[in-house]
Amino acid sequence: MAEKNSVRDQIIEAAKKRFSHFGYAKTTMAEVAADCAMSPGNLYRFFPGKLDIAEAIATEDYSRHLDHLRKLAVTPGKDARTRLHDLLFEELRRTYHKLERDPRAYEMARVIATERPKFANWMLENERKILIELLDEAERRGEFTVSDKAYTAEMVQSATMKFRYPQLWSKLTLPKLERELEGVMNLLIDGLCPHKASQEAAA
Amino acid sequence: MAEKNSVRDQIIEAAKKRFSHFGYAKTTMAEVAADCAMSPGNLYRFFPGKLDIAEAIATEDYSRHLDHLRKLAVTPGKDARTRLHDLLFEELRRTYHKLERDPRAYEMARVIATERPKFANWMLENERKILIELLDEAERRGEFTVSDKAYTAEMVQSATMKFRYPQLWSKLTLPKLERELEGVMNLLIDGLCPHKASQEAAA
DNA sequence: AGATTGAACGCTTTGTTGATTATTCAGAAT
DNA sequence: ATTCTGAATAATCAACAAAGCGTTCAATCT
Repeated sequence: MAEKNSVRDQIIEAAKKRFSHFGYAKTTMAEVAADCAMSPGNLYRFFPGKLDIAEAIATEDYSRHLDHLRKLAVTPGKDARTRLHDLLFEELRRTYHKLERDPRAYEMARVIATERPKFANWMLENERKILIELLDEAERRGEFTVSDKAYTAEMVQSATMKFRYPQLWSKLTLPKLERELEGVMNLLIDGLCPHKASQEAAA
Repeated sequence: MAEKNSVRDQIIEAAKKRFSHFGYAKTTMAEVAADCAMSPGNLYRFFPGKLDIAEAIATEDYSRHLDHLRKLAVTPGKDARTRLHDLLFEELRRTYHKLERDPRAYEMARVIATERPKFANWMLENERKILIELLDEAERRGEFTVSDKAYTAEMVQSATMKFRYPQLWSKLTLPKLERELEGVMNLLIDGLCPHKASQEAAA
């Protein structure tokens, strides 16, 4: 039992090295198996297929990111606007840098996104839960007014789609993306209609 | 002079038929030339290349659409919210139906978008001008509060990206897209913060 | 002289073949 | 019985040849 898990981890580690070094397409199951001192066939006792190894790696990495986001969403001493800002910006920056830094990550992201569409949905759902919590608390404190939180969270995600996989949808640089996200966020919070309190703290 | 233009139009007509019937890739310059009873080489006196014929067709079609949008944006007797609604929905519906109806349109859209990135920018700019006018008038009437209209228009476009080329970014059906656009639009107008007038007309 | 042609050029796409690779499974090893 | 192997299989990929096409331009026509 504990053995099984350690073998699984060993495979993940070996694959991670290969994938990040040579890319997903250029690493073969035989190579990963050899790194683990086992036959290629044996890999299939631990994973249904090659893609599932990639997915496991992505899941592991993403979980850490998600924890980070959760912390940002509940940081005490910051108002809802700031926390929403931090959340959306962290999301943008992490994806941008990850894809910018190494082309391998880009390749894996593309493969998983096209072959496992459910995975992207799962990520969106996770982040939506965080958003809902944030909205919920913000309303309790009277910072936001939100009737249906789940729905609103979905709409916030919809409006910020462009910043989720930045370089898949545009060739904009990070500063330009940040400027846009800033603007969209302010619009989402303040809206176009005239406000109760136009400015609370100006300095 | 008048002759030159009629030849140009003849080429466009012939190409339009071929493109919509067999697709852009499967149409050859020789065929278009033959349809116009001229040699392939002669086409190049009227267009720099094949892509430019496609672009001319797209421009013609898009101009009509743009006129329609302009009318929607200035329809008298409707408030700004309704006009913004009509504008964004018309944009979504026309693109959706166009790409849904025939796969040829999808092919041409993709080719032009990838080979002529400027074209997509030009479309965005045109629509932004309409948005700016709408915002401008809305502010004069006190319906919206917008300091920098050009910037705000850009942000509205950014937040509604997902609905601009619907089937390039998701596999959602039109009803689902409409539901989302409705939500995003309301969020953009009303914002998350508490409002001056919570509800003006409830029935 | 200006307009038009169509063969020639080089690039891209397509079709084909051979090799690689993910995956399976009958059997060996423990 | 369970764990593992590695040759067999079927699918995918890479390399190359051939064909097709967009584009050009020297020659022809008006």
